[in-house]
Amino acid sequence: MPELPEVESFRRFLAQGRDESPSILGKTIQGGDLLWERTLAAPSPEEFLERVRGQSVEELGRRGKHLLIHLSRDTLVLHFRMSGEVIVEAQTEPLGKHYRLLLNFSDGDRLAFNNPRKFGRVWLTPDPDALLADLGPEPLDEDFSPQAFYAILQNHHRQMKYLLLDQKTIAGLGNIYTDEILHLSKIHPRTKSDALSFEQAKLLWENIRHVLRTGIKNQGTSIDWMYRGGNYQDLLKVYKHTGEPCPRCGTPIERITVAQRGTHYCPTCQPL
DNA sequence: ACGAGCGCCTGTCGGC
DNA sequence: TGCCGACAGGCGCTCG
Repeated sequence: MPELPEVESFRRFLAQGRDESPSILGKTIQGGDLLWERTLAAPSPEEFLERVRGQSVEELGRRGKHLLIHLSRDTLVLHFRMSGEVIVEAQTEPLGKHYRLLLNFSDGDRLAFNNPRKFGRVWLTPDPDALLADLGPEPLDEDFSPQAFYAILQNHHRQMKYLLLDQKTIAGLGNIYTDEILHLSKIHPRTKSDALSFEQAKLLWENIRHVLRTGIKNQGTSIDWMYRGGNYQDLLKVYKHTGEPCPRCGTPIERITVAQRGTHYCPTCQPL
């Protein structure tokens, strides 16, 4: 599930708290529970539990779809892949069915990594920049310019859907937002990247930022049971709207497969 | 360089 | 009601 807007929402929940859940800033980790071993990418479970103990939460960050929990000495890097969220609650609460990793704080609260499909991964590392070095530019950064984006498009001869989903090209976009961005930009998902003009690239650049910012404002997208709390699903124009009229021209939205992913687009607004 | 196929997992939904 | 296949927000790997 979580793409950039959902992960950014998680970051803000952890930093600011929400509803009954408090902020985790300043809390000290007393211990951890690894409930699904493969969740921990590095280091070993023994080293992880030993090293994480006694560290406190200093800052919360995000890079692409990765949630960064900066501790006293190390950084916890969380990636959810296809499902999940983080939950802050008292340690006396019953364990959720899909909890994979728990961090128990000294004040009695805990942070749970909830990840139904078990694809998610967690790293504990002193050097998160090295871990995330292969990621492409952060789309909402100030130094991500239309010129830089156009240069990326010109440097490849790839179908646009592939390129936008590739985290090495640009970080944070997933299947939902990519479909919405391409529809808004009137670009067919199979359009080759180097066929776009600078004007098209600039429009696409604007729409990437607009869609992501609107997603964040709405605390992300909640399509099914995996994550509740977002509202962007009400603003989707093509994703999961197969057969419904395009809000711009009325043509039924079509679903095809591109990059092994369900891809929704308007055959009239987004000609190849 | 590019893209197809597959594995990893749990769950929902629709058709029969 | 139950069974079965298709599908789901991601990504690393192999192979052509």
